[in-house]
Amino acid sequence: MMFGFNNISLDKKSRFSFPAKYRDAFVNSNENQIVITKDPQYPALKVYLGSEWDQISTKLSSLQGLDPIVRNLQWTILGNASVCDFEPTGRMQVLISADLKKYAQIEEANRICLIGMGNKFEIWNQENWEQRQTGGSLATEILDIVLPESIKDMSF
Amino acid sequence: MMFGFNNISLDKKSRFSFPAKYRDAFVNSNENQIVITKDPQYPALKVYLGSEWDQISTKLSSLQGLDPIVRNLQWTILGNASVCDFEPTGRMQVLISADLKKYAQIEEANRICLIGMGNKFEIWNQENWEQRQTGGSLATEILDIVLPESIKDMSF
DNA sequence: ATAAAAAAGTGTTATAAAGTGCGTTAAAAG
DNA sequence: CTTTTAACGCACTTTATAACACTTTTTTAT
Repeated sequence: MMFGFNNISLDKKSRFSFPAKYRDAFVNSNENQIVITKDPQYPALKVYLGSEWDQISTKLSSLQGLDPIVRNLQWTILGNASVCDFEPTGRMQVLISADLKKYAQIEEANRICLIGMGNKFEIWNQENWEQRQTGGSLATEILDIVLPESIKDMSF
Repeated sequence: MMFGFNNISLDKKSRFSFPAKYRDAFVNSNENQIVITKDPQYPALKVYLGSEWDQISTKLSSLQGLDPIVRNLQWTILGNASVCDFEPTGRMQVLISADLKKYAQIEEANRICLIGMGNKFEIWNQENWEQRQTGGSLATEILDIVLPESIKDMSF
């Protein structure tokens, strides 16, 4: 499990390295792939371990795509996934594509926030993250849609 | 179980040691990790034993993140957790990250209040703690929201 | 279609900052 | 007075990052 907040830098080629504190977790779970994709609700990115991604993507792609909510989640999550080879014993470096950078509004900045959420990470532009965290108690936009049963038990 | 009030110091690198009176409790429960994270309601920190944290984090990270209230709690609690290796037979030292210090408003001071709450601790800036104990009000956000069923039975 | 040029991606090294470990001093408790 | 505990200081280790060189891919012009 990987937790915690990290303010880290992107190099000129838009790469970042995972903080060393997560190395054991990666090595123990034998990961050799990392998947970055869009967050379906916010201008942020989701980072999954390869094994976790296999489960999520298998489940999500098997759902009935005629449901527009499901279809949208499939587009966003599956359709933007970037699979990166990953060496847990090495430098643990990962490249963020131009598209994903744009989506998370980290185009010009060279700093990102990497948030460990247990079985996944989120990547945020620093200003967006701070605004969201300090922007009043739990004043967030409400999901004004009713989730289909099929995804109620999934956590992305 | 760990109880009581302690006023203790941070060293130059922002580390503190647990008072010796808690040693037996740590040794007996065989803890080798301590987790510090944000309190979701007040400018204070929560300190969990590793075993306690495993339960809380597993439950919380499995909840449906498309619910914005759940997502916010995940951000606050999971996304700010700092997992520290911990030797109950040694110096029992733990580092507080710059981010957490800032959140609890203990940036410049080198003294903190460590409050034993049974199965967890709280860490407060001294002024905030005193103000709160003497009935003063802190300008913090209140959880004036309706909690989803999924987290009603959780205690953080 | 091919070659040249530009851009994008990969890998290595050096250095400053952050984190860790441990001995010593000062203070408190028995 | 003796023993235990907390605080401080210092040296060492690890980590993050920027700079640089090299390779591969894509674009452009002929």
